[in-house]
Order: sequence, then structure tokens, then C-alpha cells
Amino acid sequence: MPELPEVETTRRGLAPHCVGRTVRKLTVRDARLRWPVDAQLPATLRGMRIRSLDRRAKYLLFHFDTGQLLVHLGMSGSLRVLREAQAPGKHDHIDLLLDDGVCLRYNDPRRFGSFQWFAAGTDPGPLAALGPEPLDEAFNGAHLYRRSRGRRIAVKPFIMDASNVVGVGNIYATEALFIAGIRPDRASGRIAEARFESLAQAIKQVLTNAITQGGTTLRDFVGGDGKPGYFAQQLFVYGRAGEPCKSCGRPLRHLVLGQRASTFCVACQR
DNA sequence: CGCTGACCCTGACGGC
DNA sequence: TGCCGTCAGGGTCAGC
Repeated sequence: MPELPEVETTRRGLAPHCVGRTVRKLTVRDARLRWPVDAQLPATLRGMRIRSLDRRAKYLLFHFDTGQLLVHLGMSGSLRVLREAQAPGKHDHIDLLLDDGVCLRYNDPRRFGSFQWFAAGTDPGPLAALGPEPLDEAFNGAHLYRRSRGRRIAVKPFIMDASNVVGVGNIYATEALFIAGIRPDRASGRIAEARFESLAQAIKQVLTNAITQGGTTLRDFVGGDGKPGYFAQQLFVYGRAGEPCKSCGRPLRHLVLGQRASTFCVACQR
């Protein structure tokens, strides 16, 4: 589920409900996430005020005076706002209960997500080696061009590597490469700077567009309106292998790069 | 250092 | 209806 737009949409949905509030209680029903949730975390957070909620890459950063809580949604995680008590269901692993009775509930069937605490003054390891945010002005084609010289890795896994640029997951990498007209299996080190500029702009475009529309699949994190994702309807290539290219009509091809499905058009992408 | 593949886990889906 | 293989939006790690 979560790529950068979904995480950002989650952040925007949660922030008004939790920033400035104090943690009344943290309940961990199942600590077996990507890394075991620290048994001391409930005691660490109790009574602490959430100063801000930020995002870095696909991490949500809950800032407290005493440190920060890094939450990652993994492949299948979600955080939603409960305004009133509700019995926990399957895979509802963690509740963050606030002083006004609002509950932030974490659900994650595959348990690839994580809750990690980093005390003030310590460096959050997961953030150490991250590349630029794709929507920052500092991120551009020149950056990708420089990073890719001498590399033989295919361009798709290259842009999905968070040390090059963060937040570009399988869906948006696939879409951005189509928009930029670049084959996903082309060696990144053999792509000209101008084409990387097109790619950087395409990445910004698809991510911005998806954020505007609230992410591709996560719509029920706060309002519970249950509306299905809308962005899925405007995907050019992701999940459409065998179907006609929306630009030229030729059947889209499927291949696997870095264990991830990739779809592209042999005519439109070179 | 760069790259590949295995792995963590559950659920949904299609074929038989 | 049930069983089985395959696949899924992410990230880390070992090994070559």
C-alpha cells in the first residue's frame, strides 16, 4: 500500500488529530514487526506531548521533547484515527491513545512495518544514508546523472534505491519511467543527463499528482469514508502487463527487475 | 564498492 | 469446496 504519497497523505490526515496532544497510553498487542517493538516504549511515551509529526522518505516521525518515534508502514501497514473506542480487529497491533480519547490505531497484516524509538541526541539509523526528497528542489536530473555514472544497475532499481532518491516505490517508478520514455531495464550509467532530467520531472509529477489525490489506495485512514483509490484508474502501465499501451496501443511487456514486477512499452520506452 | 538474491509475513487470487 | 502455486505497494542483509 504505502508509497510516499500514501505516507504523506497519512501524515496530513493524522497531524491535526495528534500534534499538541499528550500520550495517555500506548498498547502493543503484537510486538513482532520488522523489528520487535521495544518493551519499554509504552513507558517511554506515557505522558509525553507530540510536538510535531513529520515525514522523511516513507517514515513518519513523531517528535517528542525526549526523542522521536519512527513509524514505517512497510508493505501493508496503516494508521488511522479512531474518535471513539472500538474493539481491535485482526492485525490491529498497536494503539496510541491520546489524552482527548482519540486513538491512532496501527494495522499491519504482513508486519513488515516498524515502530522505533530514538532518544533525543541520538541519530536515527534508518535516516542516516537516505538520499534527497524527490519533491525538494535539490532533487533533479543532474543529481541522478552524477549518482549513476559508472553504474550498471538498471534504472528502475536505481531510482528505487533510497540512497539515490527516497520515496519512489514500485508503482511510481514504473509510471515515471513510462512518462519519461525510458525502459526500466536500461543501464542507469548509460543514460544522458537530459533524459535523467525528464525522469526527475516525471517522478515529481506522478508523486505530486498522487498526493493531491490522496494516495493510490489509502483512503480510509481518517474519515473512514471507504472510497476506493482513484489514482489507480489513471495508471499508465503499473499492473497492466498484456493490456494495450494507452499511448500507442501495443501490448505492454512484463519483466522482473530486482524481484519487482515491471511493466513497460517497447515502443514508447527506450 | 556494486550488485544479486534470499528473506521477513499474511492474504488474495487463479487454476485445477 | 479446497488445495496449491504465485504474487503483492518495502527494506535489510549475506555473499560473491
